[in-house]
Amino acid sequence: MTIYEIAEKADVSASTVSRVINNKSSVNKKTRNKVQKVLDEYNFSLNETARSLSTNQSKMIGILVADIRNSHYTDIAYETETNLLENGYCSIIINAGNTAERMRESIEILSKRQVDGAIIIGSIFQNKVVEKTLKKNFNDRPIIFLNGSLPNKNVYNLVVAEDEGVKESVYLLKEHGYKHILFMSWMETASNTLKIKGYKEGISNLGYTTYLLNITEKEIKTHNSDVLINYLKLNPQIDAIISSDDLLATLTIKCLTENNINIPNEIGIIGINNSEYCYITTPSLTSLDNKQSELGQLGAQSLINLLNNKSVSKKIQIFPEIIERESLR
Amino acid sequence: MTIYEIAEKADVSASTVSRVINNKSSVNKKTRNKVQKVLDEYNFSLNETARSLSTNQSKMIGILVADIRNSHYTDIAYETETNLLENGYCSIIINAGNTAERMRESIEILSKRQVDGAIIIGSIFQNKVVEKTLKKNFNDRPIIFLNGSLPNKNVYNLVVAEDEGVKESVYLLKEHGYKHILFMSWMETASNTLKIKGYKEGISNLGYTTYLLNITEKEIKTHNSDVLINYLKLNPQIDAIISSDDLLATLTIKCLTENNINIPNEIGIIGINNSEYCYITTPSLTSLDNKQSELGQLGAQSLINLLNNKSVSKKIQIFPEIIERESLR
DNA sequence: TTAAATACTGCAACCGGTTGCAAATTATAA
DNA sequence: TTATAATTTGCAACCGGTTGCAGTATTTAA
Repeated sequence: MTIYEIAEKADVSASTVSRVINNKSSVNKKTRNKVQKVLDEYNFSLNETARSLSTNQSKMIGILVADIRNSHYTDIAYETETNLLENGYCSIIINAGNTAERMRESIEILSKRQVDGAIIIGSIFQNKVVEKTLKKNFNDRPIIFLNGSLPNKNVYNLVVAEDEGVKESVYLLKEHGYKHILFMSWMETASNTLKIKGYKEGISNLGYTTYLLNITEKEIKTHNSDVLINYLKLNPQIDAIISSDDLLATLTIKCLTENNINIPNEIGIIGINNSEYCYITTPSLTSLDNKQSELGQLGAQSLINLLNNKSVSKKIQIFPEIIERESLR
Repeated sequence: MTIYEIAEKADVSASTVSRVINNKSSVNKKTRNKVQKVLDEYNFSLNETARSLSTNQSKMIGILVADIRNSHYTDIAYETETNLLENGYCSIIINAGNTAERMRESIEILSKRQVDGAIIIGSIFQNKVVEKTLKKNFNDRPIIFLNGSLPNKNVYNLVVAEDEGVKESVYLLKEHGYKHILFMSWMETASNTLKIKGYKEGISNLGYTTYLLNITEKEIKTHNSDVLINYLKLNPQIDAIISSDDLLATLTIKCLTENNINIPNEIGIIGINNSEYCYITTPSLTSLDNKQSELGQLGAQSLINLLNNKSVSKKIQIFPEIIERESLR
């Protein structure tokens, strides 16, 4: 069923049908009713592809996610998707994988699909290939980069100041009487680098000693706890751990508990992300809330503003908040 | 940049350019090279919207997800999306929310976007509104329903026999010497009903007694453990628990541990989903692997077969597998 | 009652591709 | 060398909408 068929049944031109559908310009009330009746009768559903081609606006937004199986990203994607939908934009969520090749491909797909704009989620996209591909394929459409930053002229960077959050965590540990704070991580992402930066600044400001431990992805996947225990044996003065994410913190708690190290008395723990993991551990986990929902929402809102030619700052920063639970004494 | 501009630069007609791009019919080698050179030079990117309109094939698939924040669904969505992409189909993932209204709206969006087919994930979509809306908007395009079933003529139902899995779990508990098995759940979904069915059958086949406990969503969100402890006080003979999902099992372990009930000696526990939660508990969690990746993969493959006019069975069933860990004695 | 202004409506071009058909070119066979 | 077949290529219509412009109908003002 096309507007032409509707037009025929309603005995008007296709233009008029189009005007009725879009509530555009002046259509006589009688005509409008007549057309609307036919529209309703046939349960007309407009072909958005044709409209896109004609208006040169797809009303689709591409969302590039590093890994949709990772709730850290999907929490953000959920917020953006919901917000965009409320504003009449439909989302194409693409799982861009980890390889540069796959990222390039994903961006090209979005470009060919004529999306009106894009939201990129995850610091993993902060690289030359993405930068170049965007320049080639997306030079005129707005892009929001969540939790990362790219210098392209049409990319708007929206980041959570994770470094500040970690710094605050260090200060909080001091307030709770901890003195030897280990920062433990397992992913070498830009986000992690930022966290380490905040950690180092905080430690340095307090005149404390830095302790950094990096677990390999393999070790965490096999839940190998020797690395941590050995490290603690070598550095028995350590009395607090900041883990780069809640999953790692959860595994750390499991490891310490099994080795009869008391949390929070012997060692205090802070996770990052304030995820569901925080509730299921004993003791429950103090964690840095990264404000992911806010980030997603703000991202969607910024993109909509750009699409409506409102001005948006090229760089926006929001700040995490520490949610205290039982893992600190 | 359009094929017309390319055509002009290459001094051929747009038809020829189109033929080169699509590797279609006979194009002279010389001409092909000439066109390809211009294509490359200008880094031509084809407008898929125009192609969709013209070919009446969008090469897009709609994926309807009940909640993209829930890893149970995104694991499946990830598999389907990856598989579809490998076959040249791009996915529109829509988070369809919980309300019937939102589901209707989502289906209509997909229909208007002219997707070639759809994949529906989650038993929550197993309702009259969805059934009707699909009939109205999707009557001619194939739909794969994962973990649910709808009688529409173009809907292909692919389900995991969760009832069989739970039944097997009951049998396994018996083998491990457990006799009084509680089934605990907190969501009233069709999937849960199926699990309970399997539980009851298993229990009945063994001549055991059924113990069912339903926690409200509010209770689980607030991590209220009184309900379980009280239930166990009233039924002290209970020596095993099957939880409707791993999160609930994890919370159960936390609750029992805090109340000094030994797992697996006093009470054995089986979770469902074989998720990441299984590793982080002490003891680690025996869980029913729902074969979500297989489901997602099979779903994508079936849809592709349908789109290529190959025959696909209207109903396919796959079976879970129990992964044993430390939570059984 | 008539001229000018305003409200409606339709024509036709356009968005950027694809494709059947026919024309033009080249290759093959007689 | 010519008739015929096969290969290449372009024309023009089509996919299903939108929209500027012009023409017609209806008001409003004079």
